Amino acid sequence: MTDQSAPTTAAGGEPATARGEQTRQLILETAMRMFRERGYARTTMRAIAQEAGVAVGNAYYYFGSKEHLIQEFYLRTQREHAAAARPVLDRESDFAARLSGVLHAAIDVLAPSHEFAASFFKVAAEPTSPLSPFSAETAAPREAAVALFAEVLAGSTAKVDPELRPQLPELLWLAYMGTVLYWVYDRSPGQARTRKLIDGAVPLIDRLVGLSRLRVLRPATRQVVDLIRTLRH
Amino acid sequence: MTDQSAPTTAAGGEPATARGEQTRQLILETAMRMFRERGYARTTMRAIAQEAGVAVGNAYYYFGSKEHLIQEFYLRTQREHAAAARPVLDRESDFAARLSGVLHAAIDVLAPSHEFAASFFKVAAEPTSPLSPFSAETAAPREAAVALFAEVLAGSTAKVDPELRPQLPELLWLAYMGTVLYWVYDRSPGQARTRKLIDGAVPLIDRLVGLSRLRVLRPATRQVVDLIRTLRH
DNA sequence: GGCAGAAGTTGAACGCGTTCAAGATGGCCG
DNA sequence: CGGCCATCTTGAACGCGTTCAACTTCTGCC
Repeated sequence: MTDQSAPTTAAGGEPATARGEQTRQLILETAMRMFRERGYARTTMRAIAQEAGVAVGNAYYYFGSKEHLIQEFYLRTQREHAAAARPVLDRESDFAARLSGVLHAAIDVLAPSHEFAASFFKVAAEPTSPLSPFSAETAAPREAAVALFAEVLAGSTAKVDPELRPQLPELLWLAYMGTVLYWVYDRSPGQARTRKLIDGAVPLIDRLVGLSRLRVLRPATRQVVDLIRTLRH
Repeated sequence: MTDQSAPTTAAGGEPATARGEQTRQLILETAMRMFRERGYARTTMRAIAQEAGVAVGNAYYYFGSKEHLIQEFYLRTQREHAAAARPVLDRESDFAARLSGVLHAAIDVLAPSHEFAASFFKVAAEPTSPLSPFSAETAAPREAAVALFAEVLAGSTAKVDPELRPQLPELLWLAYMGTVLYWVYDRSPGQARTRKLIDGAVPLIDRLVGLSRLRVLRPATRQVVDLIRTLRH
């Protein structure tokens, strides 16, 4: 009874006609605007539908759930982030400057959605949710983000332990996730604390990465690399 | 209109009579059992009330929301964890052994609730939620947990950089939070990966803590300490 | 043009967490 | 004993996310 390879029309899939695409976009824009204005929890599906001038069920034709509307936010943010990071990556060659630029760019992009992102985060945090940053469904944006950090490293003049180097992009992505986590919880005005976290953590990461080749630290470096390998299967 | 210092009777507060206490316990036991049996999402408040033989509203008299029932789970787990860690703390004096023992004890205690803990985690993750591990309402169990890691350090023979030492318990607690985070997402049978994470990370932490006094690492150590101080205000 | 079927659309209905006005209980004091 | 009041209990009702059978619109084909 379960549709295993069903050629289902939509609900997560893309619309097949121009009309569908238009409706989908309309609902999406309306939802995003309302999320930003009133927050996620206080924006009801009924309100979104009414504002967009469609029936409630129609929204569910294009988006499997209210949470799936957030998925779209996730994708957009990722694209915006990559774009915002571009100038820095084209200009700088110093590892710390590149990393700092990319992290600050992320917060720049996220800034207008801080309040809304909090509720969004709750949803993403559930491991069983398809929106989890570690889930299969979010693989595309996640890999794009990891690629961004691979570029941070590749375009830099940093000298890195050769064993650590291939693992570093994912570690940097993890640090990025940590930064976002901190940002979500950051209640300071303008999320100034997060800026301080970045400014403090980047030189530290920079130094540790540089030290990773040191004789005394090689065992520790190797330990880190082995641990990552073990956990990845 | 808002009750700012209201001497409200309950809904988060303690019952005032023996009868109340009894009802509260009954609801709590029923809820915990059902959460473990069916999971959080599929256990409805109506079902809890019916099983406990009370009205729905009665449950809300003692617990502000379905989420508040989880708060209780949080408290119990913390108590169990402290108890489970006791033997190790009384026996071992080696830092790595103590840390490993305390972390494994935590997973031991959490193990039976893995599925349920996932949904619980979703709730705890929301920054605005009173159940967030960083919120004021959870200060008591959090401080108890930090105290546990202070004891891990205090009772050990580890030599630590004197500047780092006072910050270390909270850092260890953070590592513990990270471990729990990993555990929540861990889908491997019996959460074996989390065990590997602990077994891999503990020697690493042990080594880094030991190295923190080294000449070459002092600047990095100081950087870490400064960063923590900055972020704490 | 007509028609089959895919694509898109509708809104009433379901079960959920939560609220609250109303009622029941029980201990304390005159 | 009688009445008062804090405490406790009730369950109908509300708004929410979500579902789905029925309906309409559009496209390709003869």
